[in-house]
Amino acid sequence: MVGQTIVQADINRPDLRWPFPPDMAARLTGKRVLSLRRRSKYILADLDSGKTLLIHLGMSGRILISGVQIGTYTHEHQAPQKHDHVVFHMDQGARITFNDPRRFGAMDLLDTATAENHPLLAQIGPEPFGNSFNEDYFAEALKSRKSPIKAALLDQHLVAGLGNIYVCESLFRARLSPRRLAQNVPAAKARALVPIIRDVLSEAIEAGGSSLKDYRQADGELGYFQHSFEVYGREGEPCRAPGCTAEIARIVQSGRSTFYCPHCQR
DNA sequence: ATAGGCACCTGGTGGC
DNA sequence: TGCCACCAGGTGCCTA
Repeated sequence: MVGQTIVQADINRPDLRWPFPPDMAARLTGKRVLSLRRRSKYILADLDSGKTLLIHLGMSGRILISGVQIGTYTHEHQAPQKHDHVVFHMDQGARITFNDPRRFGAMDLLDTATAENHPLLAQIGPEPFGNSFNEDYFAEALKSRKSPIKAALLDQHLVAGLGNIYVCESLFRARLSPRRLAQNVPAAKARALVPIIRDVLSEAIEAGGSSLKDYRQADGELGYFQHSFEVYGREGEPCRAPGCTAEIARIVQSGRSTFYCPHCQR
């Protein structure tokens, strides 16, 4: 998208999680994409109009790119699919299709200059790969938290970008029980979580993400990190920690499934 | 300020 | 085959 101009924007319904901003199609048409960036799980496309297009994929959202050649492979345009809610037609023939069955995703237009102050972005914590997410910060942040460590890691105010899968996997690697209150996590363990979280995310990115159901990378390839799951989705299966004979358990915490080894994770 | 529960929505799966 | 319950990658909002 970068450097290309949106020549047509098809908005096929009035909303996703929230109504689209007024006249979104008209405000996107003819605008060039200056840069693509990301904050937490929000995709941000800066336009030459001084506006920034914000996109969130929610649980089931995906963006498919067609009409482009990547390496030797040409991604052909596909027939429209159910739940293709927004389609951008780019000036060099590419098509960007936003498809989202559950419609928990979102799109909005922000002023680029103050995008970080937008209510959806302003309260988000440090990026996990940023310098401000470090051992001292994290140990201090957990100290005052009375929620289970599972909920604390999912809380985007504390650290950005961790979802249910990567929280479960991080806690397993740290050998920490998801039920333990954050403030009762020993400082050494809190500090150890920082590089563990970075490792889990790095490895997942390297593997192209986690393909549950039919998640795909932007080039259509499946992600492979799900084969590296140690606990997520493995209820009743044997713990993979060396020497451990326990089974992975599933519990529900704040309405979400938590997978963990009750023997290894204390 | 913080924590927990609910809501939003569609689709897939498994049991009867 | 149909019906129903339950589950799913996220996060804003309300209540206590």
